Amino acid sequence: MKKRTTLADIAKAANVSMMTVSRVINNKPGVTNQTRKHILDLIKEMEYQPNAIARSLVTNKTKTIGLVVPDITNPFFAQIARGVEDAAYEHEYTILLINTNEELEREMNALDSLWQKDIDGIILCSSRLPELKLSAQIQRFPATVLLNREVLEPLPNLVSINVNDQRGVQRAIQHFVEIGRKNIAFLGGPNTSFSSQRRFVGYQTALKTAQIAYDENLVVFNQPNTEGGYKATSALLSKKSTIDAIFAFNDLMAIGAIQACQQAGHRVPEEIAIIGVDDIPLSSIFHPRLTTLHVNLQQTGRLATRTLLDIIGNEALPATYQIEFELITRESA
Amino acid sequence: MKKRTTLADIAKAANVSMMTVSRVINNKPGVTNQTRKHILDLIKEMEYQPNAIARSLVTNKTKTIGLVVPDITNPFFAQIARGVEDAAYEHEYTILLINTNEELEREMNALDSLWQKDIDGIILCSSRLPELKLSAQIQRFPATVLLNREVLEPLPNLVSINVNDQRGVQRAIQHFVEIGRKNIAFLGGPNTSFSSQRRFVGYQTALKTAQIAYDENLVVFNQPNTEGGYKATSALLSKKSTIDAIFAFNDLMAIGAIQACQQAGHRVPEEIAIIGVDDIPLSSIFHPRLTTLHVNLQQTGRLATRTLLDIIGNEALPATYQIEFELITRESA
DNA sequence: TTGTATGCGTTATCAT
DNA sequence: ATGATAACGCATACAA
Repeated sequence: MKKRTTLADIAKAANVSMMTVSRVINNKPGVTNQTRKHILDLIKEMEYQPNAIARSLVTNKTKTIGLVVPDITNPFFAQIARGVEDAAYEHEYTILLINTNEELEREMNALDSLWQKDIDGIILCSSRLPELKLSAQIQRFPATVLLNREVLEPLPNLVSINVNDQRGVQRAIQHFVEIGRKNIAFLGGPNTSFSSQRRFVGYQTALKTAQIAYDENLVVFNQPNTEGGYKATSALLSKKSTIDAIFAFNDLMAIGAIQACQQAGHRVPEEIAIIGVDDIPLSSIFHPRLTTLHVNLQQTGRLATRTLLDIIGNEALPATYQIEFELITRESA
Repeated sequence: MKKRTTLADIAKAANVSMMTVSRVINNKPGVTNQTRKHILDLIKEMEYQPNAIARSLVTNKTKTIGLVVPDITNPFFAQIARGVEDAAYEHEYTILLINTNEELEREMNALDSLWQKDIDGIILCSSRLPELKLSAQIQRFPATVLLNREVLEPLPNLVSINVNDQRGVQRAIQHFVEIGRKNIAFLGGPNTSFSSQRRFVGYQTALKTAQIAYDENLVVFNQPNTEGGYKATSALLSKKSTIDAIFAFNDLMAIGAIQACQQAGHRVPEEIAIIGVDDIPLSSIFHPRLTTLHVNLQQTGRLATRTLLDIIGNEALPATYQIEFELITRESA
């Protein structure tokens, strides 16, 4: 590992001052084409690449944004991360990725370490921080985009992007109603999850709209995976045999629900229709193919970084965006 | 966004020099407990956190490592990334994540931008770079771990970690033989993939060991997804009706293969046994549950960063590690 | 135990 | 059009 070539090296080799080299590198005027070309040649020849650290120290910009997610292993966040990074790459920004594992302490540490690294902004996904701490953190950073989490008071330099859970669920329930279902169960996820809470509200609202009475016996919460879906549905089926539709918190739960139904001798969708959320790859492979609520996560990730860059460039208003679900109708409902 | 508190601010407030503050921050001796406590209090009070950029400029260490993957959306790399980040977090390192999308230019750009940011080391996954460029790149960085890719000449500051594809496949084929299968087909992935190549070699070797003649009509390559598996298997079945076992490049192809078999009227595993690779979540849900080659990816990711940190700390030898697959026997074989 | 001077590699500012 | 100097925030080396 040889020593880095520096601005000074180039300047010496070209018999000019560091400043003219700097001007060339940053495409700034004030240098003749002749010397510019000469310097450019030397830069190639000596394989010079600017030291971003030194540059950041003086410009106060790092061309780096922090991406904080609960778990990159979750396809939901992986998709978002991909979109975030793609857009960042196009603007020559780079991503610092941190998993919080849904632990408060780790999230705080993440934010601290990002702050120390002087990043230009953060994209914070599904933050579990209490309102006060969250808004305090946000105010430390030059720019932040909140994904899947809102904050009560509007803050400058903040925009939050949320998937419209309520409307999504309402669309699903409406679909159930349209195909003649009346006893619609709700399989909720972890109650620490804001999405789960919002979807529950959407469920209740949609029932009201459809003039169907709310029955708490039709609501169960469990883990957001196939096992949770299976257990929840089994429990449901044992106390309520009239169920003809199930809305599940996500596709994995929906698949667990299907398995539970089939095992209990109910055909899907003929006797019990089922709708999930996420449109994971599996949902178009599994049989019966899953009807599900879909949102283009990668595109959402792109939107997040574009928005963040807008904030950084002072071209954004404090706001909150709502992304709409699309109902993908396949076989299960 | 208020201005950052700096070392100088604390020094002034404490009526000491910046150095004693610096000593306190870095837990270095040479300061009385009294003044240390006083300074510590001020640091808390004024919410001082060191500026990592400035620190890096002088120490030449960034406490940051670069993680380059083809696509974080691929669960394979997501798992690895999680392990990498977890271990990094434990050592107070931070991860710069870059996707290459399997494009050479993007991989080169990734490496350049990481180099400019002066990171302490890189973990490079499934690099597509030609030998020469790759080894040139590696020599620029203080430390590098190669995942799923080898380089011919050993380099100082480099260790590569590979999953032992050959041995894994051999184990799978051996299993087929043990359950009495003789006409074993091979479903390969993209031929740009080193793993696919190595698995093909493993397949041929295993056949030789089992004294089964190699038949090129039993080998097909296709895309590494369900569709590819389906197409490849359909093609296979139409020209070879005696097939009684299929080894697939990955679980998705294996699932496509199962669907093709069933559609052609062959029962799995009774008539055709199938083994995949990766042990994706789906493989234990799909019916018949998939027999597959498994490796703990998250643990592998952890190993990668631990190894990288060893190299950085000059406590590692140039080497290549081989991680062994484990055959998870479920229903499909 | 504490402090001073210097430098890391770059850009900003003000000269020439 | 080009250059000299200071500054970014910190740590290293050496003094006191």
